[in-house]
Formats: sequence, structure tokens, C-alpha cells
Amino acid sequence: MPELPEVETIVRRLREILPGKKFNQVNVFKDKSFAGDHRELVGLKIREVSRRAKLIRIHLSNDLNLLTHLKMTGQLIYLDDDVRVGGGHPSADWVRGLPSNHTRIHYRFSDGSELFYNDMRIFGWMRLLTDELVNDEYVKLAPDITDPAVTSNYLYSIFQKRKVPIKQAIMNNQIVCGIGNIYASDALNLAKISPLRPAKSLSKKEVTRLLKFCRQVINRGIKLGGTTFDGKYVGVDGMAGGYQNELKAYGREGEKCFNCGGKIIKIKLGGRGTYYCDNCQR
DNA sequence: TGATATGTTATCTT
DNA sequence: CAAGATAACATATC
Repeated sequence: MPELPEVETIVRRLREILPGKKFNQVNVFKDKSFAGDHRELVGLKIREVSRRAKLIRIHLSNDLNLLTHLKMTGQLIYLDDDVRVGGGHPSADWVRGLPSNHTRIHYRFSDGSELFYNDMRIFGWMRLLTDELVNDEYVKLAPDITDPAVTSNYLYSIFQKRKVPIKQAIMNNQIVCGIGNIYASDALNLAKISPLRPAKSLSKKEVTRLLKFCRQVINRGIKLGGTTFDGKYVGVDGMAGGYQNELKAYGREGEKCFNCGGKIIKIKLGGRGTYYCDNCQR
């Protein structure tokens, strides 16, 4: 269930390995997981791997791309004999023989190495798209939280028109991309702002503070390689991240707030689990 | 049995 | 048309 830091981690790892690989064979086990004609891939070469929001873009020859969204339970795992690289949803597929029963797409390269796309819940997808179509997708998205175009002025002016709770506002991809449920809870805790506050009620100063901490938690997550909850799979070829050891609010129900010693409580907001300190987050 | 899960998006309503 | 609310997608686990 990757957020931006997890996706960025996967991209950085695959970027070291995939460029230069040539597709020899493609097996699509679940039609819903792949859009386009996968036969077109055979013979194409990988040029580059990049990220925008939580989308992974594998740039190919012929102005084509494999655009991927892992959604909640997607994984990309590269396999070459003893080498296993990638990431995504932490599950036994990390350590199991591949393909696993969650493998939806299997790619084999001309040098014999392989790439597996696993997705338990099948929310995610891979699409074969031209550069132009990728751009069409990108222009629909608000700038990434890592993009300098996201300034406190920019956010403040948008928030003025929104009365949804601030947590939902910062998770809205039409406003800013890349802040998921975990990092939203943590950023709000550090900023000492209640997730329930209507977006329009935030002062300019509060928006500035919130933006600062959003960037901080996302960058910290990237530095640590993302967040991995299932301890069983930590340490497998370095696939697991480390942010789970530094969570400020998410998953800490009943524990002490690091700001004030108050108790972290859990509520449901917009259908998502939301953790915050009732004492210092106002 | 029922609630929950790190994400989007279609659809309906206001 | 814009913003908000809700369900939906499909599966596993506690």
C-alpha cells in the first residue's frame, strides 16, 4: 500500500537495474491489471524509470511507456537469480517463489531476468501508453508535494474555497499530490492542527506550518525507504523501509503524543482511519 | 461475523 | 459548473 515515499523508493531501486533491458516475453494473468496490447512490448527496450505523484513510469523505446499505479496492494519485484529488488505492499510475495498467486503480470527480459507485478486486491494497473497519453494523465494532476510550485500561497488560496476537513484537502490529488493517509496524519500532528478543521479555517500561518511538515514527513519517508508494517518481511533483501519506526500519529492509538504527552485517538474521517492528539492538535 | 486495510474514481446530490 | 458525500473496486487478515 505504497504512498509517495514507497513509490519513490521502488523507482530509485528499479532505475538502477531496468534501463537497457529488452522485453522478450510478457504474460498477463489478469486482464484487468493491464490496459493495452501487451504483445507490442516484445522487443522494446527500457530507457528510464521515473515517478509523478504515485505513478511509476517505465519509459520505453518507440515513445511508449508502461505507466503503473500500485494502489493499495501492488508490488513490483525484479528477479535475477539471487537478486530480488523492488517493493510495494508488504506481503509474503516478497519472499515467496515467483510467480505467486497474486502475480498479475510477468515480464521476462532478453537476459533472462524477470519483473513481476503482484496485486492482491487488483485495484492497481499497468497501462501501455504513448508519451502523449502519459502527458494527458499528468496534466490532470495537481503538482507533487515535492514540487516547489506548491507554496503556502498556492495552498491557502485553494483552501479558502474548501470546507472539507483539512486532512481530506491535503490528500486530494486535485489540490496537491503525494500525501497519503499515513503521512497526512503525521504531518498534522507535527503541525498541531486538527484533521477535522475545515480547510478554509486555516490561517496563512497554519498553512505555512502544515506545508513545512508535509514536506518534512515525505522527505523523511523517502530517506528511510518508506513505511513497512509487517515485521515478518522486514529485512528481506532490503525491501522494507524504516519510517514505521518514526511514526508520529498513524497507528499509535492510545499511545502518548510526542508533542504534549496527550493521548493519540483514532477516528474515521472520509472513510479513512485518522489518528491525532485531541489535546495539542487544534 | 464484521471491521479494517499505506488509493483513487464514478456517480449522485447539493 | 464546482464541491461534497458516498459507494465501489476485490481480497486477505484480525
